[in-house]
Amino acid sequence: MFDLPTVAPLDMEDSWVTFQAEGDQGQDSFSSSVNLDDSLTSLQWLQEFSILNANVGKTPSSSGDSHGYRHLSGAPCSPLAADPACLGMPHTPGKPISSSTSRASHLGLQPMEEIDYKTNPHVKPPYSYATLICMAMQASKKTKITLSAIYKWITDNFCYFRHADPTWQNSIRHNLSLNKCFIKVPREKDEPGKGGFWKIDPQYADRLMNGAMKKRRLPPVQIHPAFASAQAAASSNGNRASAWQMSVNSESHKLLKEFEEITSEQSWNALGEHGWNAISDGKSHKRKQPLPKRMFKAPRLSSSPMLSQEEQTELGSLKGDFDWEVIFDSSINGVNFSAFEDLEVTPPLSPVSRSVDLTVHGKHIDCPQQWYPMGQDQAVAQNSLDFDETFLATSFLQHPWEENRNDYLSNSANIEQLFDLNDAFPAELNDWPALGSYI
DNA sequence: GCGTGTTTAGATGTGG
DNA sequence: CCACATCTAAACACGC
Repeated sequence: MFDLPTVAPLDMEDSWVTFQAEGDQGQDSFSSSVNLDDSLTSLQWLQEFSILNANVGKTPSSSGDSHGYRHLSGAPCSPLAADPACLGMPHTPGKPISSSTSRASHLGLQPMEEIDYKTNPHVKPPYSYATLICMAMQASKKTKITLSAIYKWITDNFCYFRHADPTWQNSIRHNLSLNKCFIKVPREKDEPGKGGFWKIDPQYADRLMNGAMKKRRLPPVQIHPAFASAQAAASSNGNRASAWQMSVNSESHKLLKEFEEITSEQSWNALGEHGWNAISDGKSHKRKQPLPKRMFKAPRLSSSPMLSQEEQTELGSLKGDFDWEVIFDSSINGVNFSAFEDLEVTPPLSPVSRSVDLTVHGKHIDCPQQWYPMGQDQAVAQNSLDFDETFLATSFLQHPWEENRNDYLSNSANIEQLFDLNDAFPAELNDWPALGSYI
């Protein structure tokens, strides 16, 4: 579904996040199984999911990733510190980065290379703004988030935006205002600071989880023009692979893109106007990724003087980055998954793991039966859990976040690594469309 | 002045 | 070609 940004928190060098597919030996818990093409819909990725928190070697990107396992990003604490552009240094060819393989072969890109969006200022993340906003919201671990915090998270986790023309912020605001899935929460009168807060409308969050899409847009990659020429030169010199770290884990990409698709502005709007079918019918559209007209106009710093102390605190929590674990937590804690009954469940394309080896923080979690689609006759209305407080809502935004956990992995797994399922999937799943404009 | 928020208009890429 | 999704740009208002 998605391209996963390297949003690893600060001290994760010792942590490894891996996925394990247990093969198809497990119980046939999935009544009708799942279409791999509907990763999120089916949540098959959940089944594939296993987080191993082990103190494995600190060597970033050790070649040990040959199994598709990947260490967490070795990103420095300060994104800026890791920012080659900020340092006036060229992007280090061959620099170890976090993800793994790819569908980049379509572009003649070398597999096993990848884009570290957190440190790579050259490539625009293939996520819609809505997706970025959602990610920021999720990472905030709060039910609401300020605009500046959204900016902050994005710039912290996507190097591209630190150097891009700040007009992207306009787009963010535009998206917040226009996208129905985002709700403005006015600031209390006694609350200092500018502007209000934003949150995801649980109604849409519900539907997000209820109906995933059948198709997903392809993830074009946009390259900063300022780097394009250099890249082109590198490519022509046969140095393409090293100069352009361009590998995207196929499955993780699918997952993230799927998420992106559901959170897409138009999809949400369609939902609001036409109900869930709008998404179910979902047409797939590829998002254009026009090249920015300007570049380096106004690099943004991570800290905004506009932020109140509270906001700074909030931003501090954003360091936790994208946290998918809460989704699993919520699931485990009894979130009614019958919502997924609405999903169109189709046979899997491959017999990959039916049993789930879900290990988080070193503890193994048996995927509860209710994770799987329930009986077909379960009325949606019967999902008495007030689907305004749905799976996504609760886990994604309103989950009682564990604030004081020390281990970063629990709080902020690098989603790029979280979804590194590459080797767990058949080859054709890695056969992703072209990443988009590659110069 | 600046950040925030809303709104409008247009461009662009893709699928049907 | 058209509809759609997404992005970009800009104008404007508001409040601190």
